[in-house]
Formats: sequence, structure tokens, C-alpha cells
Amino acid sequence: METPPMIGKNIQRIRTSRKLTLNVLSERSGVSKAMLSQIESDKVNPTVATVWKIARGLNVELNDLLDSDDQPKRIFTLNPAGEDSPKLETHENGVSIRILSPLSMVEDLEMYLVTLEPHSILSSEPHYAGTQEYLTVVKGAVKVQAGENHAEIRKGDFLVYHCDVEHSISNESNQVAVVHMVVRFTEDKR
Amino acid sequence: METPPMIGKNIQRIRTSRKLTLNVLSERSGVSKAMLSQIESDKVNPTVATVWKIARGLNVELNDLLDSDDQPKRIFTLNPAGEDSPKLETHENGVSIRILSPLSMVEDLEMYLVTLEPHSILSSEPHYAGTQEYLTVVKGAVKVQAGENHAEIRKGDFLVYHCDVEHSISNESNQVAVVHMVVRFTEDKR
DNA sequence: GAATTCTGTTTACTATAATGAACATAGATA
DNA sequence: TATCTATGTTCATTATAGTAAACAGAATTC
Repeated sequence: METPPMIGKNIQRIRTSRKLTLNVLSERSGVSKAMLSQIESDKVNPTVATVWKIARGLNVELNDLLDSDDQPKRIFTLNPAGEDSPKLETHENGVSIRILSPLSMVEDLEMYLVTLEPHSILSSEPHYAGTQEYLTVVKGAVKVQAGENHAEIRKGDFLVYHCDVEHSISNESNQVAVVHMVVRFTEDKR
Repeated sequence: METPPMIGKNIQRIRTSRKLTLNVLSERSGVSKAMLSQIESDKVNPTVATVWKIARGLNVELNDLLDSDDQPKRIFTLNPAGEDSPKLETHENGVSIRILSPLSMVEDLEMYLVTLEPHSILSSEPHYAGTQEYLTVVKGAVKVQAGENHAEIRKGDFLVYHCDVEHSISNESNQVAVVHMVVRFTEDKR
């Protein structure tokens, strides 16, 4: 990277691919709409804290916004299970989320592999309207609760959600459970 | 990461470990000595460009300075619609494909769970340009070939490839392999 | 077709990042 | 001792990041 990162296009690409307006992103990030507009067109030199707030509002890693766009766009993107490339996120309650999808290829699609230790739970706050979640149970069985709906799914089962309410995935068994999760951002306005 | 990254200690740690003075780093980075002092003690909110110049002066990646010690937390919020999925299966040459995704919900996204018996192969003709496939190996190990690229992936590995060329997934082992496959159809090309 | 509600951009202003110079403290050297 | 010569910090000023509000265009709604 020979010049400071041009983060404007990164932000705009992700924002527009999720069909978010400047107003909505402004509310979610706490950064003013005017600033967002200027940052996206690279007219200003944002602070780290501001970019961090934007990353938070977009639910992406800070580095995803700072990454230069000169990546070679290979046909193959390999993300080995045990090596350095996977980003691992561990929650305190025996739930670990591994990010499978490289953000550089698709902005409105994210894939995770969630491992739930026995008697652990993954709780999530209400997400944006229009977002869908696709769960495939890879191992064990989990109990899914979303608003008033709930279901018990086990290995091989598949479940789809629309997500605008609080929901949780819990493993109440004595066996480790693994869930493949695809999150899709399709926020169409209504 | 619940708060913006505290980069001051990162910079200072690297600088002092290399026995560089503020003056020297100032010369190498182009950032004033005063600014460096204030950044290291987290008294200011530096811009991305300034931190980038410091990273350059230290010969490290930008992300090395921004990385927080605490692991980031990414939480998803969803809202269920209470739909559940159709289950179809096709059998052919020791390869069974189970369609996970309900076609009614997404037009450009399809999900499958592919089970490959030992020494079986799933070959596919080229799809439309822009189509991508996301593979997650759930069990065993498979060999993937797409055009000239090929890779051997095993349980937990994740692979993305453009499949507008002839591609195949083969199981050359003596163990059953299971692959989670997401196919995404996109009409726009870069 | 005028009014209303969106969108993103530009303006006027405030807060503060960034600078250069002065300052302070410490360790040499004589 | 005093006097250099380093270190990093604080001061006064300038440059600009960031904001709120006004603005203009496009798409809806009445």
C-alpha cells in the first residue's frame, strides 16, 4: 500500500450493496450524514475513531474498510480450518463463531460456522429489517428462538429466518453443536 | 471491540522496542514529534492518514497498529418469519444433493448439502458468468477443481470460486464426505 | 401538477487534529 | 559546578475533521 487507504469506496460499496441510505447508516454509526457523504467521496481525512464507528454500524471489521481495493480477485479463495487465515471470534459462553466468507467478494452475504459447547447460548439483538439468516445444523442439535417462534433442529436440518427481532441459538444437550450460518443483507425499503 | 482502538500503546511498544526516538520516528513517518507524543498517550484522535504514515515509518501493517488486544465481538440480530424448508434429494453415482434453500425466498441464492460417497465425483458444466460457489466441508475431505485451479480441502475448510468454468468436486478418500454448498447467481461482472 | 418525502450534496460553523517552537528533565562531558 | 545534547512534553497557532442545517434533485403521494 503505497498511499493511505482510500476507504470511501469501500464504505460506499458495502453500504449500497446492503441498500442502506446515508441517513440509516448515520443513525447506526453515530456519524453525521454529511460526514459520511464526504468520506465516501474521499473529500476528507477521517479519524480512526470515526471509521471505527462506521465499521461498527456496518457490522464489519475495521480492517475491512481500511483494506485497499487492489486485491487481485482470485478465482479461488481458500480459508483453511486450522491456519492463520480464518478470523476466529470467541464468545465468553462457550460459543465460537468462525467467519468463513471473505468480505472482499460479497458484501451482502456473510457465512459463519458457529460452534456451541454443551449448555451454551448465542443471543442476538434485533437485526435490520429484510435480513435473512439461513441455518444448517452440521453437528448435534440446537434450539432456535426468534421472537415468539421457536424450533428444535438437529443435524441436517435447515432453517430460514427473517430477522428483525431478538433471537437466540442454544445448545441444551451434552454434545457439542455446530451450525453453518449464512446471513444475507437484503434491506429493501417498504 | 466495544470502543475505538487505543493505538497509542501499540505505537509506543513498537517504537521503543526498536529503540527509536520520537525525533527519528517523526523524520521517518513525516508526523510531527508533538503529534506522536500525543498519539502515544492517547490524548488525541488521529486520522487514518496519520496512523498510516506512522505505520509506514515503522515498517508495519496499518492493521498492526489498529489491532486491539481484546477480541472483537460481532453479534447478529434477526427476526424469524416461521418458515421451514423443503427437503429434496437426488441420487446419482454415489452423490446425493439435498436442496436446503426454499426457492420461494431467494432467487439468486441456493444452498445444498452434498454428500459424496467414497470415490465419487460431482461434475458441473459452466454456469453463468458471475456465479460463485461457496463450499464448506462438513465432513471428510474433497478435491475441488475449477478451470485450471484446484485445491484439496477438508473438514472445516472454506472455499470460494467463480464457477463460470467447468468445475468438479470429488471425494477420493475411503470416507464419506459432506459439503455445504452455497451458489450465488450475480448478473453484474466487474 | 403541486406537495410531500425520500435521496445525497453543499454550506456555515465548531471542535479538534496537527504543527512548530518553547519547555522540562535527564545524562553526559569537562 | 556549569554547559552541552539528548530525551519526551506542553504551548500557541493553523489546518481541517465533524456537525447541523440548508439545499437540490428524484421518486411518491395526494
